[in-house]
Amino acid sequence: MYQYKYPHPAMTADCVVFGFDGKQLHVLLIERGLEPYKGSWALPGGFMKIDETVEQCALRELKEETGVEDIYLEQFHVFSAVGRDPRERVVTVAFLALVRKSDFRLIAGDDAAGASWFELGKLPPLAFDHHDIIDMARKRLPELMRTKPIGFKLLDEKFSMNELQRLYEAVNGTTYDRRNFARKMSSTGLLRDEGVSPVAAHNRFPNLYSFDEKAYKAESEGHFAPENPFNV
Amino acid sequence: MYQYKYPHPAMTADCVVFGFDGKQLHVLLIERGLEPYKGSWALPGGFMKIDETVEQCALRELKEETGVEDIYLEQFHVFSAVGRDPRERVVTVAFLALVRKSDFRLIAGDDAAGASWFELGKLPPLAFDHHDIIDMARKRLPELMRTKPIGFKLLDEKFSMNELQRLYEAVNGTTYDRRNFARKMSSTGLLRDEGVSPVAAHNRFPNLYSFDEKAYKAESEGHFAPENPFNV
DNA sequence: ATTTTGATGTGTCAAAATGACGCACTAATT
DNA sequence: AATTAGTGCGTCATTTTGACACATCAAAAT
Repeated sequence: MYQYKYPHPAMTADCVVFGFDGKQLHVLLIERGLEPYKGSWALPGGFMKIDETVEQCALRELKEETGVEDIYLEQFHVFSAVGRDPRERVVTVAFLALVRKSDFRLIAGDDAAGASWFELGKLPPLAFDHHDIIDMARKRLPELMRTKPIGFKLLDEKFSMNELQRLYEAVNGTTYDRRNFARKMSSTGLLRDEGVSPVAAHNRFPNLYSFDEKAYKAESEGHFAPENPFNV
Repeated sequence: MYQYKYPHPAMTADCVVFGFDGKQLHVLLIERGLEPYKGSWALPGGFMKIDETVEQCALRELKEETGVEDIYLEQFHVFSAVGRDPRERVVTVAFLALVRKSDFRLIAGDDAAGASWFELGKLPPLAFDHHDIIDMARKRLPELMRTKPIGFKLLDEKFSMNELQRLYEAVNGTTYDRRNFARKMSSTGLLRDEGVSPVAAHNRFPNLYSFDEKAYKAESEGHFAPENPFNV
């Protein structure tokens, strides 16, 4: 038993892990193996240990429950509504990640009866306020992808211009003109040309690209990019 | 005494409140009246009550310690390093706010021996990891001001184009061409023309503007603005 | 008293970025 | 046999951006 002079909340980390299949955004969920909400789907996550940071907690829980590891996680919001967990006062730090679905085969861990991908828009009923958490993560995505070149984390190492466009269209909920899209993407100077694909798409062998991390690092050292509408 | 089966962290909220004096960005700090770090300067903030959200906590503590209230607060990061508080394990949710300095006269509250503004870059030694917190808030500012029209919260209701430009220059750490700046700001359609100022600046009576909240709301209902470099 | 500094108003022009769009080809699907 | 989807290639008008000059005069500095 641990005693405190004042009541303390429990602290958890929850992860919204996004994947992409060329058409739709997906979210990684686990089936809860324990009460409360046993049998319901939920975000991977769990209680913070007293000697770890929330970041360490998020990575640990994600690995334990789904097998997914070595990924880029980013805090995006704290959910602290008073009644959000029926057991006790629980404050959660929500994280957001983008991964290549093909990089992982999912396992079911400790507290999770199973882990699997769900299409956004076809989510099952979720435990706690996890629907709200996913909603907010989804809203942050466009902004995040405008700011940092993290969209590439959702695609294979090498990708066609069409695949990249599909991703941006899915995230931003629009369509782009194919030629203008390619022109603008190329003009960033961050796409390394990987030559022609060995596998045909429809009729041609499309050119492939990869994200040029070095070029990005070199460039972002230098300057801040201006932007609209208050970028001046 | 409150007992738990597992150790729980204490939870706090800390506020980085920015002000602007026409030249420099300022931060609102309090002088701690209690141990630890008694006598040191620190961010306004404090322990979350068990029946309030972190947002409510941030607003309450800010009001108690400085008298500042009714302002826009936004979560920006959770700081959870294990040793960041000498008393016990404390996880803090950091908030960021922009206010008109002239709107408030500071009071010294409960746990605070005093509250006052400090120029960024001339900060005193701070308690805990509050320097890191301010650093991160400062880094978020440009991005935040590009995304939302919150810069206006730092200026008086009516402001000259020059004042607005100074603000953007201070936040982004650059200079802009006066005419191009005005052209672009005006083109947003979010500045209401408030006519000529009754007080002279140097030689002329500059035109004044105010932020047109209605125009902004009406516009942002409609569409997402595209941006660089991954805005496509 | 004189000089310097800073804020203001007013427009132009070349370069760059953007958005819209047409045509031809063919593998895979229907 | 017809349709669909992905690919390659490029143009053109419009919009946006960035750079820049001159005149004025109050306030501040010397």
